[in-house]
Amino acid sequence: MDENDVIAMVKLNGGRVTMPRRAILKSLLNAKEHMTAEELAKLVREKYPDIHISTVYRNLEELEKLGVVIHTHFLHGPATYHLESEIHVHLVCEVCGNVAEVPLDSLNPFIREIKKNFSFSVNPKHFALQGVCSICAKNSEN
Amino acid sequence: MDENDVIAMVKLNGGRVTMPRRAILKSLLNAKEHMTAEELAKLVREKYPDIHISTVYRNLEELEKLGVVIHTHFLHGPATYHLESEIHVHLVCEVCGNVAEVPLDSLNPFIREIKKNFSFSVNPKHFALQGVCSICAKNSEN
DNA sequence: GTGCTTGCAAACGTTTTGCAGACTC
DNA sequence: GAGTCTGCAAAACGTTTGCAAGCAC
Repeated sequence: MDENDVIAMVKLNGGRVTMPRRAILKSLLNAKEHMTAEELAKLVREKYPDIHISTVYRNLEELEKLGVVIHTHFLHGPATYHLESEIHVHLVCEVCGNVAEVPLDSLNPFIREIKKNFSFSVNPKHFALQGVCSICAKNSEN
Repeated sequence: MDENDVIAMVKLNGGRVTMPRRAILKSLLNAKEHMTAEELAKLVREKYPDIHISTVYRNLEELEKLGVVIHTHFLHGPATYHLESEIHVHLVCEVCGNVAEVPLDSLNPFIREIKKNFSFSVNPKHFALQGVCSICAKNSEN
């Protein structure tokens, strides 16, 4: 999925191709890491200082509807956005805040187990799984 | 854990026993369900209309420090509070919003699996596990 | 009387919205 | 020219904070 694919989807959806939209999309596709709306806005503004945070939010919302990006909440604070194509589950440490990414597939046994026992299909896209990472677990042993 | 136990803990911690504190605690202990701060404030105000939402937040914060209550975030919207003694994991359906509670222990196999594979101790206290419940899964089969 | 607690108002950080003008098609 | 998109300002939302007065101990 590259820029032109997404632009095509936007058009198909009745959307216009504007400079802010292109700039936001470009930044999003280039910077692979998850980013908050504010961080993305900052990045976009390096080239186009007038692009407003509300425009960033509106474009992210549209891209989310189109299935291009997805947002995830870590512990507290702002949502982070990343490409849907790189979907994965986030393990966020509630002690140090570190975020690990694991492929959704690797959780399949867990997911199956919960489905079997509770008829519930876990799909932790929008919220990270919180817990304690190994480093912090070791540090707190004392 | 009843009202007097908690009051004793508060005192031990250097806290005072005030009317708002008692009222908030009573409402919290009586209404077993998880509640948002706003809902709790509303309940408390039925008897004591002047108790302010900020007092509710401050008391919830203190009770959380004492290990009496715990807060959990569902999909979006305000945090919900419930008694720590009834700790459980929340499975929240992202379609209908329904919240199921399952004992933490029942997730042990899942938790062990993640620990083994990622050296990460999942502890989904503060954020619900999101997914799709069986009813909504059935409805979307069409 | 010390110092914790309260109500109030105001601020906070993140996100959404109403609007008038500007733009794409 | 119809209808989408933008920047701006303001509002919304849930939550936190500073403060002066009030109360528990």
